[in-house]
Amino acid sequence: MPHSRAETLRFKTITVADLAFPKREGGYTKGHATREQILHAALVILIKEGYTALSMRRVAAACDMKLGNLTYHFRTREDLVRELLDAVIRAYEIEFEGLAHMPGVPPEERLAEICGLVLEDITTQKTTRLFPELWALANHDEFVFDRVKELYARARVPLIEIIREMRPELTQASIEALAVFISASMEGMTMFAGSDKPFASQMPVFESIAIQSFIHIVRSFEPEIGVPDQEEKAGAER
Amino acid sequence: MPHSRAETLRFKTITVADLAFPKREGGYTKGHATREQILHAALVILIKEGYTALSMRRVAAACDMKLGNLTYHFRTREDLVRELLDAVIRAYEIEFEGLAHMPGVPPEERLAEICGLVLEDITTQKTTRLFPELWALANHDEFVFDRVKELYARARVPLIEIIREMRPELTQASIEALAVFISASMEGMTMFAGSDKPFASQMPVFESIAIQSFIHIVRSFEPEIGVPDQEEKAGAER
DNA sequence: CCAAAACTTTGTCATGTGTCCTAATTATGA
DNA sequence: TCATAATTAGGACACATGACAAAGTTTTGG
Repeated sequence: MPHSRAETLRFKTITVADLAFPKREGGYTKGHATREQILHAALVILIKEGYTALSMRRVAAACDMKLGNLTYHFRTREDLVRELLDAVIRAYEIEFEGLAHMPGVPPEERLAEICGLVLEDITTQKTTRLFPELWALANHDEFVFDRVKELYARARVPLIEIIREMRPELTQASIEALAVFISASMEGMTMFAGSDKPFASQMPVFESIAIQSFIHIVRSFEPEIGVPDQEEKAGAER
Repeated sequence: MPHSRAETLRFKTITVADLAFPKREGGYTKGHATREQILHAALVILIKEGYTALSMRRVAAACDMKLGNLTYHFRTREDLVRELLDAVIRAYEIEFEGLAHMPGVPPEERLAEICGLVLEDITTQKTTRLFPELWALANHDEFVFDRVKELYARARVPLIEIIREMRPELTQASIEALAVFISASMEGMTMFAGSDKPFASQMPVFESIAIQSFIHIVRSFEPEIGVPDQEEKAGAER
């Protein structure tokens, strides 16, 4: 069960469940199992070989089943891809739900904890390989775009809570901007310190830098004075 | 000439040249022009429609030429993709060369300037759409992996110079780690404030946050005690 | 001007792809 | 149990793809 680990995450390693399957009505239990087998095989192919290799025949072969059977469970490739991405994104969302509340722990510590968990997850091969595919797909596929947007919105919830606790006087817009910046900073580590990336071994250093940096910017950030939504900055040289 | 813009970038908006074509021996001038036309059309397709749409026939059609002619200039699709990615990455590298030196300007200001330029470039559709494709491809293609690694190594050069000037007592490993973190933080903005992304309109706020945050972390960073700061150069292996 | 080299067209080939259809086989519940 | 629904297999279709070959056409340099 994907939830079971969430309660024990304090200062511990968690592993995001691979897939969160939506409830299904009807059909035999065997059919459900086959669907899960298909989606799992598809995820492995996506991670190990990339989106281009994710063909119906390739998935069917990985499941040791005939193509006709695969198309029975997923009539089109688009159906398969959508359900796969939805299931894998949902699994991440479920993890973030368990991240929200840590009562009694000071906000700085909770921020550090979240950073540690996110950055550690980024070092896994699954996350390192899956998210760039999602980002690329989101540029040309509205479904993926919306789904990824929703995922990150949920990922910001605990960050926003923490930031608001640290800086209750800030506007919601400023708090959100800080949360987006922190989230983006961590995501950016994927290409540099993710699995098999050039600086993978130094993720602990980056984690230390990130936590120091994030705590300070949250504590010290002051929104620009003057017109709230204009580009022009004080820098004279621009 | 792709070089011509590099000299005028001081405190100004720059536009990364689309492609930097390698020198070629032999052939007629028409052949060279055709090659450039092909690569440019391929880039547009990659950006507008994604890597999957980048087929030989699609490129040929966009160039108003027959498939056989395309395969004359690029015998295989892999040749075409490699040369395309190499040319587009080289164009970014050329821009970073011009970024290195700004004598007489304090390092904080130079850091702010670089952040401004990088983040502005990220808001362009070309960069927003191209880089996620590169990141995804790098996970399964060693050529792209190495080429992207090289690009970011060059992008770090001016950052490393600035950080060393601000913190000359830090080890090379610490300086590099800070540079990687800053670079990663900015790259991560692609998915949130890039072209057509949910927070695109707020890039100026993120820029302000980023500059404040980066300057502070460079000024205040202290390597972890107990873990001796490694003398070896960072990030060597795959 | 004119051969030779470079370029372009035209057509073909084998292969991989997504989708659909029909017939067998299996599992379920009344 | 056994009729029915769910699942699997097998085959076929139309189409897109990358690669190639063999002709034409254009450009260039001597």
